[in-house]
Order: sequence, then C-alpha cells, then structure tokens
Amino acid sequence: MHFECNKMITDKKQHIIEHAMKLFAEKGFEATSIRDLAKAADVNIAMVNYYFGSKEKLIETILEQKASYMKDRIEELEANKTISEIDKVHVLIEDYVERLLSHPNFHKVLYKELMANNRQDLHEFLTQTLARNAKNFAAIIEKGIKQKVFNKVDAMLTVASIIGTINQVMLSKNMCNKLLEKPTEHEPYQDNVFRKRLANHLKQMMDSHLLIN
Amino acid sequence: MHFECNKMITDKKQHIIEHAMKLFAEKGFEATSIRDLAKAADVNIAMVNYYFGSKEKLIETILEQKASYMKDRIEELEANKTISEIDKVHVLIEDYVERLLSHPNFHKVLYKELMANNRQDLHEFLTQTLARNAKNFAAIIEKGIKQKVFNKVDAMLTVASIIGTINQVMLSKNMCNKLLEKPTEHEPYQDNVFRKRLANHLKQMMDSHLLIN
DNA sequence: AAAAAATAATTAAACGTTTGTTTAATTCAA
DNA sequence: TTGAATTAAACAAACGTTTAATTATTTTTT
Repeated sequence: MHFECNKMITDKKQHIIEHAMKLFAEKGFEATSIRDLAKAADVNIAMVNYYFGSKEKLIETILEQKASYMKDRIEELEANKTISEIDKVHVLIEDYVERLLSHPNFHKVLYKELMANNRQDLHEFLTQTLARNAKNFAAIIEKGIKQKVFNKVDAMLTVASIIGTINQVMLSKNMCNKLLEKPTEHEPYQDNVFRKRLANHLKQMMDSHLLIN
Repeated sequence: MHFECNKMITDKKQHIIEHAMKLFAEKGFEATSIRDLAKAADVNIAMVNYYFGSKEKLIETILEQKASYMKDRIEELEANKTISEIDKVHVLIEDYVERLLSHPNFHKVLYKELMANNRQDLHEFLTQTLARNAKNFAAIIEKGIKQKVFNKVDAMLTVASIIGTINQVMLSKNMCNKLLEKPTEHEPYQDNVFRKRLANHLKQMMDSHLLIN
C-alpha cells in the first residue's frame, strides 16, 4: 500500500477541503471554527494547520484550486471558428448553468469571499480570474457585433446579466423556492427541470437581445 | 435641550448603526468585533449591548429597518393604471439602479446575510421581503403578457435577470473596475455615467426581450 | 426655583468562552 | 530506525457580554 502514500495524503487533504467547503458555504468562513471543521471531517483539530499551515491558507487553497475552472472552456470556444457566435453564447449559458448549479457550496464560498474583500491577495486573484473570464465571454459578443449578426449591445454588461441571473437564483435556496412556489425542502439547483428553465430563459433573452431583427 | 432627549438617543443608535453597516459591509458580520465597531463609532464597547441587547440584535435591527425600502414603490406602480407596463419596467429599472447603487454598504450586508443562512428567523424575514418584491415586479410583467404587449417570457426569471445584473456589478468594486477598464481608485457606484450605462443596458435588453416584434 | 430623588447613559474592568495555533508525546508506516 | 502522521493538552489572544461604579439627565418634591 506504500506506493499510494502521496495519493492518500491528497485524499485526506481533499477530505478536509470538501468538508470545509460545505461548512464555509453554510456558515461562512469566519463563523466556521477549526473545531467545527475537525469534528465534521472527523480529524484532529491540529490536522488543518498540519496540512494547510493555517485557516487562511486553507480557504486560499480551496479557492485557488477551483476558481479557474471555467477558464479553458471559454478560451477554447472563443478560438473556435466553426461555431457561430450565437451558438457559442448558447453553449456558454448551458455550461455556466450546469457548472455553477452543480457546485452551490463552492459558489457560495467564492462569492462570499468576493464580497468580503478581506485577504487582499486572494481577493485580487479572484477578481482577476473572474474578470478575465468575463472579458473573454464579452469578446465573443463583440465579435458577433463586428460581424453584424448581433445588435450593438453593451457586451460587458450583457455578460454581467447572464452570470448575474444565475448568481441571483443561487443567492438563497430558500428564496429561490419561494419565487418558484416550491416547498422549502425542494432542491432547485439539482432539479433538471429548473436548470433547463433557467438556461432556456437566458438563451431566449439573449436571442432577442443580441440577434438583429 | 431636554426636550430632544428621545431624538438624541435615536441619533446615537443611528450613529452606531451607520458605522456598523460600514464595517459589516467591509469585513463581514462575524469578522467585525464589537471592539472594532466601538472604536470606529467612538463609543464605549458596552454601548452596543446597552442599546441593541446583543451583536445579533444589532444586525437584525439594521436589516429589518432597511430591507423593505423598495416595497411601497413597486406596489404603488403595480396598481397604477395610467402608465404602460413597459414604462413601469423602465421606472423600476431606474429605481433599482439608483437605490441599490446608492447604498452599497447596506447592499453588501444584506446579500452576505442572504447567502449566510445563519440566524434562521432573520433569513426567513429577508427572503420573504425580497421574494414579495420580486413577485410584485413579476406581476407587472405578467400583466403585460396578458395584455399581449409582452412576449411570453419567464416573468420570475426576467426579474431575476434585472436584479441579478445589478447585484453582479455590485459584487466587488474592484472587479467592476477591472471589467470597465477603470483605475482601482474609481468609484463606479457613485459614477452617474456608469449608473446611466447600467440602466440603459437593462432597459434596452428588456425592450427587446419583452416587447413583441 | 432649588433641592432631592430617580432614572438613564456611560465608563473601565472583569467575566467566562471560544478562537486559531503550537507543543510535545505517541502512533504508524517505510 | 527513521520520518511522517496523529493525538491530547496547553497557549495566548480575542471574542461577546456583564458587572458595578460613576456621571448626566429627568422627574418629583419641597
């Protein structure tokens, strides 16, 4: 079993990371104590500092590990010349809906940290990453405008509308259920009917917003 | 001066509330200590508990005091029969942009608390308040659909797009500046050019999204 | 109107907890 | 036997809150 040593270390780190993400999402970073986390992950309270150095380093590790997960997809699409710009927008809408709604805990931690603006270095890294994604997305829309297949819209704010819509429904499961007239127990983010509905709304809205006529 | 006693008490409470909102917005509720707040507001550390009972009661007071500030405007508009539905949407867009961007600190505290989901009672109150506003807004859109002046859109998610767009740009001043290619010092929320740009984008998007043809 | 009593506001100090982190000893695997 | 993993205990610091004493301000009484 010795050849699996590194893997097992990683597994344990990952084990802690996953419980941390869940707790940070539920209660917030500051409100989650290392003792809470140690109990939830069933490890000794010293292990977090042993593996990550500090509580701060832990959340930095989590966010840096995952924050750039949309990057490659967008850059690949932007370069693709066989797909029309409106289809690229559709693909990105489906991607964003799928990936954001699939990781609601990570989403919450990320946006809490974005709003927090403590930990200057981390905040700079996160805004940098998200801003670059948004700009690449906007570049696709601007290409469509230059090709005269899109209306002359505000590309940057159009991207903000797409991502902002998804973020809005992910703000609070409770509120989302209230808006959709669903019972409190309902899990909207894992509901494929809702995911389709959200993606369809965005595609429909972008079609009328972007396409000429 | 004795006849101003009640007013002065209220003034002092308000004095604390304003500094609290600033700090909670900047650093988050849990990360802001009563000692921080006392120093910022230049009062004794016992005064927060004296006036508000506890730190929790303080944030509850703050949010309950301000959370319903959009309610009356929407309900008044909804009942108005002299304004067309699309004009109502335009008015609400301008209102939301104006009011949300004018209170970025309150906005941050509110949305942090919405995402946090600690303090069950408060969370319930906030989701209730915001959901009712969103539903009233959606009712206006649904009226337009019934009158056959609007396309058959998803009214609830359309409202989410409007509010979500504004929230998106308010997530982080730093990121907002990055997206708009402005210097770090720029204050986008107080910039009237940006407010106009944001409102125009939303009105333009809603026109093409909602209006038939 | 002045003095006295009562209430409210304010303070510094201390309270008991809880926090993140470290230590030193121990267990485990190579 | 060596080095990493794990543990329980202890650390100082910071937390929200309370206390008890003091100062201001109202109210009541004279």
